[in-house]
Amino acid sequence: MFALIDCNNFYASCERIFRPDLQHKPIVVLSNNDGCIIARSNEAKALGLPMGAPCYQYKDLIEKHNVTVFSPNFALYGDMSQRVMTLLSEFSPDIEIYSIDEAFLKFHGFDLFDLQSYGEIIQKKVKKYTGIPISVGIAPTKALAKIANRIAKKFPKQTNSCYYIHTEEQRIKALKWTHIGDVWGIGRKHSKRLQSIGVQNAYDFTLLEDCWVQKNMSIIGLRLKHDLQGIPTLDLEEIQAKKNIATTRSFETNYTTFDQIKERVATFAISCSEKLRKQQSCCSTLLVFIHTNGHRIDLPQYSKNCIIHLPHATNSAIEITKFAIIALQNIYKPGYAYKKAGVIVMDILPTLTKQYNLFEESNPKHPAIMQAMDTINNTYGQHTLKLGIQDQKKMWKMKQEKLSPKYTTNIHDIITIHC
DNA sequence: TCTGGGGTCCTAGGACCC
DNA sequence: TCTGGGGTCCTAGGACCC
Repeated sequence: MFALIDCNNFYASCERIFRPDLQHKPIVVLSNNDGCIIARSNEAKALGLPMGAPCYQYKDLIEKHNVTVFSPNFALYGDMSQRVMTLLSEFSPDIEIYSIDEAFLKFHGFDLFDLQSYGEIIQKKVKKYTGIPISVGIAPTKALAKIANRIAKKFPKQTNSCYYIHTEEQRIKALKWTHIGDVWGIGRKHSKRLQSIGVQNAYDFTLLEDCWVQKNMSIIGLRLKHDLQGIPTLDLEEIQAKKNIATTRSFETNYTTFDQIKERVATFAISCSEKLRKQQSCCSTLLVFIHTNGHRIDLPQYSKNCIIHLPHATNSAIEITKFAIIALQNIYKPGYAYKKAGVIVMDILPTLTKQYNLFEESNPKHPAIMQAMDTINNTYGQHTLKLGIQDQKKMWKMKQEKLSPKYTTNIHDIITIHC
């Protein structure tokens, strides 16, 4: 049996833990630069605030219903996620952390357990220890556990936030209840296509011919079909080193000068190098892109990227930044109002198996410098030690008007209780 | 005025090798 | 009239996830 544990309205729930005055009140969390709505409490969903909608378009609705708005606080969400995952890992030795707010557990050898009550215990413990409400779905396969989880989330009272699919009748009923577009792995395109041939729900999908599914939805679709039929096809997956790493941001305002963008690109490159070192990898290729604001059709548009193959694999902030700036020089054109830039590092390989170049050697001092930088920044906080090319005066900032304190990761932000 | 930021996998077709 | 047989690698595009 597999369980899928999913935190309810995760970012919104994280914010509310430290604001008990907001219980049962509508709250939303925005994306970077306070752009779009990316998380909503149930009350906010009920008001009709859509996922992904630009916040300014719903200003009136937000004010009218006194919706509390938060800028994203990823330090808080990341830390809360770790706490939840640590608790979950106590319930099974086999865990796959699927995303910041979801994890699969595998129950192998749990034959004597009453998994319904076990799931309810998980739910209660996570709620009690972290304050985060979760839903638990348990079923013989991962795809079915996803569906069970939806049911638990939809009917928290009837299910005690835990739904367990263990009979054939339950499986079929659950599949018939699940609209085809809500199935894990079926996106917009496939959903539309399937509906056009009369597939309305997940059960209809499992009745299709294998060869049709494989031909039209590739092997991925076929695996999903089998998993939904109750044949375990998808197993827990190991945490793997990332194959691509990106740092990209929109700017708060339009940037026009090369130097403004150069500082941003350098900072993004350094961020990529930090992520590489964290997973003990090097990259051999990098991509830099810049573009203007695609929503402003009244302004001249420009969008370009540049890919550079590095002379040798590296994770040195100094080297990656150097090449990122060269890439930017290749694509920057004056006269445009730039809104976004990004750095993506690719062709990633483990530092230990790095292949050296016979003629072009990397600077032997860099690994030690990077290690020193990482140690200092991990101890005294991000951006304590920067490269000279980065913004020293903190001129650059993201729009974050509604940022909550870093309650759990910064000692100065620790919660105060008035007795 | 304002519109996010990450990731993964699969397939077909072209270019190339012997 | 007829024109072999077996591979690999790379890329772009399409689909999906949170």
